[in-house]
Amino acid sequence: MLRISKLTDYATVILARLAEEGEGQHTAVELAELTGIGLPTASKVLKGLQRGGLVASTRGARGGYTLARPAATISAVDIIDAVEGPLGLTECASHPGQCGLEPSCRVGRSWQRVNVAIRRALGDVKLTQLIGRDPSAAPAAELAVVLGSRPGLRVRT
Amino acid sequence: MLRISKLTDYATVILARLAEEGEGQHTAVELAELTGIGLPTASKVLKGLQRGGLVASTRGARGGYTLARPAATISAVDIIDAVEGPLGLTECASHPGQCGLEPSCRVGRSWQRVNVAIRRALGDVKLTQLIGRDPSAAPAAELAVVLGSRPGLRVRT
DNA sequence: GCTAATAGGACTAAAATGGTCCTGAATGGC
DNA sequence: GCCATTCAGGACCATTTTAGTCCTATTAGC
Repeated sequence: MLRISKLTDYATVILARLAEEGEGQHTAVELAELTGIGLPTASKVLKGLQRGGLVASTRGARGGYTLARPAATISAVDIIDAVEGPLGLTECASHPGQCGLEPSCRVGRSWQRVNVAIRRALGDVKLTQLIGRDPSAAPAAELAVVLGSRPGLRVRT
Repeated sequence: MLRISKLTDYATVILARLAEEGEGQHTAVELAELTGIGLPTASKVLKGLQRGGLVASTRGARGGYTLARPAATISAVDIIDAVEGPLGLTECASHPGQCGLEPSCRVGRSWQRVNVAIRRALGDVKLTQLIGRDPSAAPAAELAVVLGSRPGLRVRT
């Protein structure tokens, strides 16, 4: 269910690496080697991230990529949107009017609300948490808050 | 991002309809007409729901489908799992060991936690809420609780 | 036994995805 | 000024997934 694409997963891995390596330019070749992702693929992902504004690039000799902003301000939604485009849970969420069922459909609105809620939740998951470096919260604990365990429930680990 | 399949969407529409029509047998033909979904497709979806245990079926003359349990106990995750199978957000979440990056990958675990959290959240969204019939809470309000708006935030409608 | 209905699965067409490659443009060093 | 390096953009293809259709078997009622 609800799978993110492999490309998005790669993007996360690459961003995590960039975050860990810190400032300075990192070339596609370097990142591909560090992460084990094939160079053409890594390159493609990086281009997408650049267009999405998550990494900054400089061309030419001694060029490369850097995080465009602090890791703490990059969220899971940002990554997904950058690589996959801002799609919705259902077709009618992103392209209203395409689905012939809409007039009589009662559940579309609800899915859209779920969609918004999930986006919000994923927006609260930052890159720092994904790499386990968040000073303020362990990922599990944070998610429990963000994604709404009711009091008494625990996130399974 | 994070799109559910069309089939899953259809499943929700059909289940919603079954919930609204109430007890008694409803044939695939009837449901297809009520929802506007093509008969072969509706039929396929219903078979999936039957295997997934969400609807009960009786064959033969005067047979048909009914909800297998009360609408309030059927959640969004149940529907997704029944139609799409219990996949995870990432490949390594559902099939550990397949991805060559795993040894050096730091983000897999985190995605899996996100995955669990989303599943939990979707598990709290019931069919009754999807069709706007929940006596205890309006969908938006409920989702705000379930999916974790922090105090002061509002779910956009 | 006939008819109405689901069960299961094969099959096809279309779309999305993943991955590769090529060409062009910018930058820095010599 | 030239060349090596590195990103930008997009074309392209193979594979997989998805959506949708159809056929045959099975079950239940009359």
